[in-house]
Amino acid sequence: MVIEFDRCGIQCIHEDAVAEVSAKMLSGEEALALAETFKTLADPNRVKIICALMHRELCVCDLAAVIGASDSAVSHQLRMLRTQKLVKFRRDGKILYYSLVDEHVDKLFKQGLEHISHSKEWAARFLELYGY
Amino acid sequence: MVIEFDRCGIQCIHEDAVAEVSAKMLSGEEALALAETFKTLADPNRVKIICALMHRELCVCDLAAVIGASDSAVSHQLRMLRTQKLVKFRRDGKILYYSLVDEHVDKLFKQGLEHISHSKEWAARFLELYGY
DNA sequence: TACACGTATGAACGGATGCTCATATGTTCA
DNA sequence: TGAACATATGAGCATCCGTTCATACGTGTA
Repeated sequence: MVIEFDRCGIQCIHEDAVAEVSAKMLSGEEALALAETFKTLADPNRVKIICALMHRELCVCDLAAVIGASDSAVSHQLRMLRTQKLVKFRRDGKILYYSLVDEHVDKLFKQGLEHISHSKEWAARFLELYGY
Repeated sequence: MVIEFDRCGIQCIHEDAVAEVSAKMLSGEEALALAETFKTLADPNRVKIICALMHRELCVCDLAAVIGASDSAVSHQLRMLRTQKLVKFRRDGKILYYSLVDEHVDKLFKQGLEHISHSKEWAARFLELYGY
């Protein structure tokens, strides 16, 4: 029987740097949760939904009309946005009106635009338009 | 031959709302670009890489040691981060030192944490630790 | 109570994503 | 120049994602 040792051998060059940074690192679970948050905005249709809801609350089929997708597709995306607590809704009869949970979503969206504005001029224009 | 008409039939309830919001909406291409930016942070290992680089510049194998992934996996992820202009590098001999492009990446990361901090207390602690 | 309508949900399918493994590139040093 | 090393890259594969389609749910109205 062969005992495999030296298998933990993660090679690094600067042990001190690795130790220093490791001490302040996110745990796997924490990194996953943060990644989930960004993943929520990592789809063009969800980006459009957030963008639309930054202006005013909208019902599902209006959202579908605005972003050019099927009601069903929008409903699926809204579930994800709800799960990640980016949007909330109120019911009025059989219609559900969706809106952004709070201003942090707005900020997150704009911070993304801010990054893009370094390479795309339309992003800078948008930020002005949206009041940044 | 059948002419399909009424196929543009996007049903909406509030025409005025749809018209108003549509006028301020991101184009498909713009939404895609923004989604790409968020997608860059939508993976736990990339989140960890950014987190690590917020403290100091690191070479590939040190990054691999810190986040607990293979050199190859980290190199693949760094390519994506480079392409999206979140990280840059300098060469010192055969070693490449990676670092964040600017403070916007830092802000984007923290804005994500800010959102999570509503439901997870560790996120709030992290923000304090990182000076927010 | 039955139907219409707005929305939600599950299955299923095609495409995207992230890993590993093998290999290539570029730099240092003997 | 050639070996050693740090990193990059491409192929292949398993998993994940976002859509459509069919169907279910819940509310108002006849």
